[in-house]
Amino acid sequence: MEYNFRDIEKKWQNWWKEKQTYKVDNNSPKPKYYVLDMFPYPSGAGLHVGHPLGYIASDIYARYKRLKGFNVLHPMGYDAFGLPAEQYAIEHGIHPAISTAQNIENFRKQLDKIGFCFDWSREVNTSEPSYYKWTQWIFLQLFKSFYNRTTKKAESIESLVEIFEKAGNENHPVPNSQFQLTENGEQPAVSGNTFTAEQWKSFTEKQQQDILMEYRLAYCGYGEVNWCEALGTVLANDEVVNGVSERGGYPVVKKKLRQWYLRITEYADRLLEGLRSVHFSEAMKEMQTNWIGKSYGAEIDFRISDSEEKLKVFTTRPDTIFGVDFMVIAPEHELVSKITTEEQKKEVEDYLAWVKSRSDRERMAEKQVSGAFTGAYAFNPFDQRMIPIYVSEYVLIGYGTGAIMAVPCGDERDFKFAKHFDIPITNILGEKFNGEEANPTKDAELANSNFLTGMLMRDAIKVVMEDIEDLGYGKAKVNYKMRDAAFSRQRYWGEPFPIIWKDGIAYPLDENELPLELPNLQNIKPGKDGEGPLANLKDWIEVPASSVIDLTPNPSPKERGKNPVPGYITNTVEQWKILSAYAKENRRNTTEAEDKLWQELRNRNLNGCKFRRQHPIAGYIPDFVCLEKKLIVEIDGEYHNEAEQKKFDDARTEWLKEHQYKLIRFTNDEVINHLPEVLQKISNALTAEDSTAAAPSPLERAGGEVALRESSTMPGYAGSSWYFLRYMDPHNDETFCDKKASDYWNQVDVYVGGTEHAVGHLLYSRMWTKFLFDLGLISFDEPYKKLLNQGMIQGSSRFVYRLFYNLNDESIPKIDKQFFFSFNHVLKLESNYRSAIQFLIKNIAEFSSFKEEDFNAISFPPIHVDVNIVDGIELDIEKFKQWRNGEYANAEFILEDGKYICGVETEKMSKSKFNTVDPSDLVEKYGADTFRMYEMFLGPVEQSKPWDTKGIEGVHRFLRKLWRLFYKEVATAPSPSDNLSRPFGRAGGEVIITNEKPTDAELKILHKAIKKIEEDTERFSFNTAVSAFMVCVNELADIKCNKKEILEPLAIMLSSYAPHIAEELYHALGNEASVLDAKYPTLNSTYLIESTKEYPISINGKLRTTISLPLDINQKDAEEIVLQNDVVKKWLDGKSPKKIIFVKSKMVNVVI
RNA sequence: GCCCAUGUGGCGGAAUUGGUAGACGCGCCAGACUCAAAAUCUGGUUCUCGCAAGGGAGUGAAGGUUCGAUUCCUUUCGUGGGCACCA
Repeated sequence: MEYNFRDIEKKWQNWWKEKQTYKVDNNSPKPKYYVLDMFPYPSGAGLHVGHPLGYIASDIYARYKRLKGFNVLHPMGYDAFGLPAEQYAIEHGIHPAISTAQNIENFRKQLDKIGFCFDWSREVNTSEPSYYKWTQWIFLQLFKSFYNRTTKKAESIESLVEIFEKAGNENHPVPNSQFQLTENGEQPAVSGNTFTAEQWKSFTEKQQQDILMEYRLAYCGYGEVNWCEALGTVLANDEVVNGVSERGGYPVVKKKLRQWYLRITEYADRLLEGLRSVHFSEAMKEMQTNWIGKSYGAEIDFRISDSEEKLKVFTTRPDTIFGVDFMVIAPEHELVSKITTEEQKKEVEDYLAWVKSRSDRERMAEKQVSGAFTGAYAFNPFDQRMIPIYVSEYVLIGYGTGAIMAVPCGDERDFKFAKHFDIPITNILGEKFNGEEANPTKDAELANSNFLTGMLMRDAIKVVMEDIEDLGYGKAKVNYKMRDAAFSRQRYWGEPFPIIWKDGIAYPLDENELPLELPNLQNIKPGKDGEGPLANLKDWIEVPASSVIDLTPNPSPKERGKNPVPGYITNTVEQWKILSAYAKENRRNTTEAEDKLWQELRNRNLNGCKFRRQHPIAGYIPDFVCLEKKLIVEIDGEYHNEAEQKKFDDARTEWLKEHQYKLIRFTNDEVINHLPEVLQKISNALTAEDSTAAAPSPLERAGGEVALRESSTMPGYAGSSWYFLRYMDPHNDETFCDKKASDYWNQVDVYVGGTEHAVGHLLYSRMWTKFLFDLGLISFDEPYKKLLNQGMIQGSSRFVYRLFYNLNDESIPKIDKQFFFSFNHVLKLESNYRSAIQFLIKNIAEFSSFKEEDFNAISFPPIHVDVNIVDGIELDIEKFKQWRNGEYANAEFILEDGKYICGVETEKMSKSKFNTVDPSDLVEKYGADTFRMYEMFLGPVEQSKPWDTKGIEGVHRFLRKLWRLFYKEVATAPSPSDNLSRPFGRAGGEVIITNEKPTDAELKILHKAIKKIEEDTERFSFNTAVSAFMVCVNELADIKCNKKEILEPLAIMLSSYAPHIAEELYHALGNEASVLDAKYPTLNSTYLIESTKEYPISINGKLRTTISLPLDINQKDAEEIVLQNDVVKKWLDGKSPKKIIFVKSKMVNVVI
């Protein structure tokens, strides 16, 4: 029987689906294992062969762990919010929701063909309200929290308010030292940003809120963005080229805009520490460490000439203080305008204008020194030396204080700057400085350094640091290069912020109003003044001011302890947790009446309205609530009769009325005995609510006082910062992830994805995890135990070369044909203009009438050609003529050896370069199993490599060879190059497996494979594991082994790599159950024990011969045998060896 | 400019801890089967000198450590990727 992969793969994929083989349960006696892929952004271009690389790797590992007896979670989903969908919408008028859904469908189809073991019942999609409800919820928790530096964890803003009320902010300074609380935007309200409890209480609400904003972990501030006036929008660095927009070439300037941020800097230390406990590659840890960039140094204040201002600099090398020859401040530094002298004004302004036109990228890659002298001087605090102050773009406003003290003899860039501006250089390094280049050493003895002279720099750091603090010149400081993460985008296709602005104060939405759904916006265009597109939606963006919830309810301390408090929103996580737990408890202990009514209300059964049962709202838990219609249904149980309960109920009714909630009550008896009437009443109430739509709008009701929703949306990384938790409990409507579920699945054991997320997604999700851990919502503070970075698969582009020429006499018509020259012709002709022309005249009939002098230009520009119509490097000429709707139908080819050879180049895989390969095509042609194994066989997963389809035949051959160990060969085996659908017969198929006892030799082959494949799989060396499979099958085929005892373990091992064929073969061996649930074969190393080894014998480290020696031989006996060897004797030539190195079970080296 | 990775046959790659460089696969060459092709099978395949036996060279380059280096160290060149010029 032939290996008919198409039928086999279809058959088992359906079988697995029917049996729900991949469904994973949160309850299992088995140990858990969590294998996670970085979920894809569903782009319109679909999958190319680079995408599945990591998925195949993780799939193999997940299946392997399952065979090893683990309960394996291996989910998949979509990171569906993002810019491309929005741009596509702008260009094609197709709503992002629609194009995203289409792309997802397409991705899913492609993924399904490869046979992954994803549990699709756990699929998440970040753009679905049921998902981003919890993204918004976590954002609100960040908003409602601050980082307590004393306890080193996030705590509620309320507890911060308590602290302020008791002791001001003495022990909790404002995290951002630049912040100044101002009175009416002018004078500082408090000096030094510290305030007492009394002062705190005296502040207005606005002032209090401004201060709290400076502490919140999600906060609003101002940040510079690339602003393009013509497009009316903010651009990413990528979209700015040479100071103008990539699209349209419009000018781009820096503009300050209100932005949301995550205070990730507060977590800097813990993010660093956490790296010690995780298994990331050293390179990855280094990248993250460098990004966080912790450094110890001093912040030093310099007096400035003719100014009250002080120039604050940060330096890690205070020991070089006497080598400071000039100061440099960033162009954006606020002091620039204040200290620049009249004479220097023009020069500085010109320089600033020039800098403003330059993109961040340009500033980064610039090697040229540039800058301007401000005319001002600073004074060295120790010896009062005058130091000129320059402004230059090489100093960045965002790092440190945005100003540096320049020490040219010790710093490369400072040195170049000094040379460029002819600033005299003070040598504080003595002989260690040669005047030619800077020397950044810490090991020189200081010279020319006043009281430090003669001291080792390393030691001087501490001494100066102490002096600086003692003398009040500055203070020791830990600085981080990392900055807070910008968390808002002025775009449409993202999560809306659950924030309402009123009087300049940001109010969080009531958590019960989540999700705040993204409104449907057909025409996506930027809002005015740099706002996002949502700002155009007046109906949505404007809300009645009265709907804003009270931020600082200031309940008395007595009240604060009690929960739930009527009329009071669940402002803290603790409260929410209590309520949630309580609600769950209620759901468990329902009354008969409640159950009966619930059966009628659930599932949008009544009027299509969604009811929730025991859903916490407004600090208590109603029996049923329909949030959209603001209708509450209560069934009175006996306990409601108590007086106190009555009082409580009244208070809550009051709150609900205020918030336009409607409440209907029924008795148990009504529900149980008169259900139809009850339902009718509820239905009436629901529709009555509808009729109020014609009544005054909420805005009008509010008397026209308006508050505004936040118009920005969250960035792409919001949804991806916590998705690994959602997979654990994807359908939970009560919480983002039940603690029980996260306790069971715990950390991701293996996380597979590309390095491009090294400092973005990975840092953010680590921070969110730490935050959720602080709140006690999960029990681990690092999300990923082990990270496996897959390399990028590059495209291998193919080129054809089309003749281009110009004639001196333009009136002569050109030949109306396109000539394509094979690669080696181009190589030869391109470099030699004359021989190229001669070639044309001599070899191409159409040019035979031309003369050499007629030409004035000739070239062979390369054109990307679809790699799929090139066989290796040979162009399929017929397919080429049909390509692109026959654009090259009349092409003429100048061949070499009868072939058209294409040019080759390795570049990024991209549709526009026609170098993408669709995995579905390969699956169709060779089968999923071949494709999976080939992707793995290509090389180490971690390594980037160009794609080349050529070798796939070899893997396919391997699977067929394996097949022939099970089935009798037939002559009519289909070939992969038959990519047609001719009917596959099953005639002549015959299983040839025997139950004979295997020989030791056969067992050795098997156990060698078990050892190697298990070790390789365990260390993610999939390419060598595939090769071990090949070796094993080659050896078994050589000795014609068809024994079940050998082949069955082999099939089980293979099932993680090539699941379809393995399942088929496993069943052919007589098994009924799925191979997925088989037990991984156990290594029995007694089959591998050898008694002798072929020792390599080297003379002076150079291999000369090998000798077979017993493995347990000692050095003395070995030496004797070796010296008797003819080859060794020959090299010794009668002399005795100087030394003999004997490494047991490795080698022997004779030194002469 | 800075950071990270990487460099081995015609090609993808292997060599896990300093111990036989080139496993496995592609490609290529020769042969078997075939009218022929495909498929399959067998043998060969780092370069170089040599009829052979057997030498020599060889992991980007140059040095170093070592009995022994693809592996460790220094310098250097090329390629790929990232970036917020990180004081």
